[in-house]
Amino acid sequence: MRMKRPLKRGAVAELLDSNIETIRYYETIGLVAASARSDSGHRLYSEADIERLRFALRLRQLGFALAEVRELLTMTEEQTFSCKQVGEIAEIHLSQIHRKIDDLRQLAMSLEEITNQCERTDTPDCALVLSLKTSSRALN
Amino acid sequence: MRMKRPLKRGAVAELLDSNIETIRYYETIGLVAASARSDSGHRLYSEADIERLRFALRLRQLGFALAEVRELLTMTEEQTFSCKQVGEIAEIHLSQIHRKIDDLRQLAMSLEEITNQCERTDTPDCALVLSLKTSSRALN
DNA sequence: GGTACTCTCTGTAGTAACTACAGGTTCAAG
DNA sequence: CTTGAACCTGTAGTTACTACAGAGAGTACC
Repeated sequence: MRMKRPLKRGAVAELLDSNIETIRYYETIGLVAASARSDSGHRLYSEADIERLRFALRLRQLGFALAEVRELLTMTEEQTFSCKQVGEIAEIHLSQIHRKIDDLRQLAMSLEEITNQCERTDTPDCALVLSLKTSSRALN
Repeated sequence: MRMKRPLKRGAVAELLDSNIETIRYYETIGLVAASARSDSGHRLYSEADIERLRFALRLRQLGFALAEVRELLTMTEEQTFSCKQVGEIAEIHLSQIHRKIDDLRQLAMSLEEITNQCERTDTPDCALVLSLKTSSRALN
């Protein structure tokens, strides 16, 4: 099993379909750093580095906050976690997503109701606008 | 119809159930300002000011960006809008909300699938973690 | 070897929409 | 008159990047 030679930042970004600046950002906040540099200072990412990055980016895709990503990275790398712990973090996150969905659905309903009052005329007497003003008044 | 006397920032915040700092923020970005100040410099909000604020806050509640709020405020106050224009802004926004809901649903599904693999043991051999690493690998 | 073009380096500033704090007036109640 | 709450200003912090400027590497081609 031979060693692949390390990639530079641009290649990693392309491989992981992420932004080149994001990768540097993760380094500055101490999340994932390149484990080596070339003589001239270019970052060199080993396969392990890339795995770490991939894991982090995947968690971000799943909507985890960077603080959670950091926690999960530490836990999985130090092996200081139980399955239960990780499961709980994931479930809390999942319930937050469900709540967000519910909120947005409420929002969509309100907005649909209001939007339906608009008859798309060319005049400035819009029932939609009126409704926004009165419905807001009703709220307070 | 008598004039109510103007409210100060704290009273307005309470009335509109918003944060006192948000109100000042809206002033600094030129969205809604108090139309008067007391001799000692305290902001005084007339009923018109409060209406404007209420409208803005309501739009924010509905998820409009501040740039859109600004636009809608100008349009409705200068009466330089057609019902059609406003309706279109609202509908674009609505479709964005629907897209966000869809995205979150996708996310929830992915995460549920992964979370279900976790058996909540006390050991660090978590199928969830493994799945996160492999599923991320599969993506690239 | 030279030249041109791309890549990478660093530091820093900008984004959205607030929120929080510090250090100093002013107001209102008792 | 005192005391505590509310208000003033300016500024920094939040999240998760993204963008830019100016300078130094790397590389492809002649």
